[in-house]
Amino acid sequence: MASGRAPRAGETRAAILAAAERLFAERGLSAVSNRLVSEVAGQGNNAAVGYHFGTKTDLIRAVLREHALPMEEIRARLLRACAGRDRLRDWVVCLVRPVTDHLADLGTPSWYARFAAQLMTDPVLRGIVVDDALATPTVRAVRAGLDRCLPHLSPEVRAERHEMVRLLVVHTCAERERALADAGLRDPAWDAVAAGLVDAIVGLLRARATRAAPAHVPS
Amino acid sequence: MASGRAPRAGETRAAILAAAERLFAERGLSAVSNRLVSEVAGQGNNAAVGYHFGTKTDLIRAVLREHALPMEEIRARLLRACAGRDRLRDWVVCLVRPVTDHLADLGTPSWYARFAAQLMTDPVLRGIVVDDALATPTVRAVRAGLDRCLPHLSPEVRAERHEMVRLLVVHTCAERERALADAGLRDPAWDAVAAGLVDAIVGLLRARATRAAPAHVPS
DNA sequence: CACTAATTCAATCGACTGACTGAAACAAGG
DNA sequence: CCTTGTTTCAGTCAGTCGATTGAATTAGTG
Repeated sequence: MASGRAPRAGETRAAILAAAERLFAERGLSAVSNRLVSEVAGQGNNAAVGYHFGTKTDLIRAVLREHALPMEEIRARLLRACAGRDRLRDWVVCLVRPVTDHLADLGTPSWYARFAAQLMTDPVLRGIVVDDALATPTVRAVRAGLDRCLPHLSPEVRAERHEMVRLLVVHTCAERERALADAGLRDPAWDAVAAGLVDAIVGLLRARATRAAPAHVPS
Repeated sequence: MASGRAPRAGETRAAILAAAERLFAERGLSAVSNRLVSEVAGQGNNAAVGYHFGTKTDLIRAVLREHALPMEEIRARLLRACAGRDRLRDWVVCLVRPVTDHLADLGTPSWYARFAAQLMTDPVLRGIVVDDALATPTVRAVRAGLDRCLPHLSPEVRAERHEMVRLLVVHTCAERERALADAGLRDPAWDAVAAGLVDAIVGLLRARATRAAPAHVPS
């Protein structure tokens, strides 16, 4: 059962995942064929992706999962660090740093942020990410801690802002990653990105909600 | 020269644009073929898109342009309304309302927001939108007015926040539009979306920038 | 009515897609 | 050495893609 040879398969799997992630980020999810992924991964065979992962959706899911665990660990660590506290900024850090620190760990260049942004924007593939990555226990815990710091907001506004924060983190990192790749920079400076994001998000969440019905602009 | 028949071509063009916008929003930009667009537009011919618009990129550009002018007009009107003023909120309204009001004008259901979000996220197609829609004179004026209200921010942080705001407006509207379409709601309540966005963005922009180098979290 | 130009249509091109197949190469255990 | 199961490979399949072509249709103009 566990014979044959494990290491070779593992290397091939990893090569395919790396090639897929890069191609997806650079050319777009649906502009990349399984053939191309296999080829770039060094597998002369066009069926390598199919053998190791199955369908294209399965491959995308695998790339996503590859990053889910490291980010989850960072989030859990940060969560322990600010347990019992009630400083809004600490909770925001628990939302931002798992992404930025993980991107920093990946080295330069990275492709995951652009990959994730496309995934979340695609009308059909987005279902993958909401089932898998979103709504993990730790994410739920962070959101709960965040809510405790925002008693002045109604549940509707809170949900609205949570979504804004999610969009902000993912797409800001993706834009930054792309800008870095275009400029060919070696120093990603993800810490600075995280700092800017945390500042902005704290301001966004603290903002007072004027739910006054806005009148149409007179023409 | 101007003979043949204009009205028929105009109707067909409009039908193709409408079908394309809807299909792009619902299924993803690259998951929709020109054939399908022609078919859904009522043109039994698979070459209708090619004849009226050229390549697929040209079609996408045409859909984008279709909405650029109305939004530009709304933005110009709002710009006149807050000329000479220096209230941050007024300038933020100039960024948000062109989108939300235009979406409200489109009626329910609308597809433009989802279309635009995908367009801006795609690694190759995003070049279209930056050339066309972004950086129009009115957008530039709004950004300048906005900057005048944010003297406490460094140029780098200002640029960072501008980009965040852009991402926030587009993707929040797209998410809302999709949620509405999924729920089949009749009342889009774009005014409420605009109010929520303006509140959040004002808070985001007012946030103080702590550019302190964040230490790595101890493991 | 005949002419002209714009528009629609049907058919086709080479290229590529995802998915599948059976055989070859491979590395272990017996 | 030989068997066993895993992995890689080359080849193929029907289907779809963007794009092009030339003929049929349409509607104004002279």
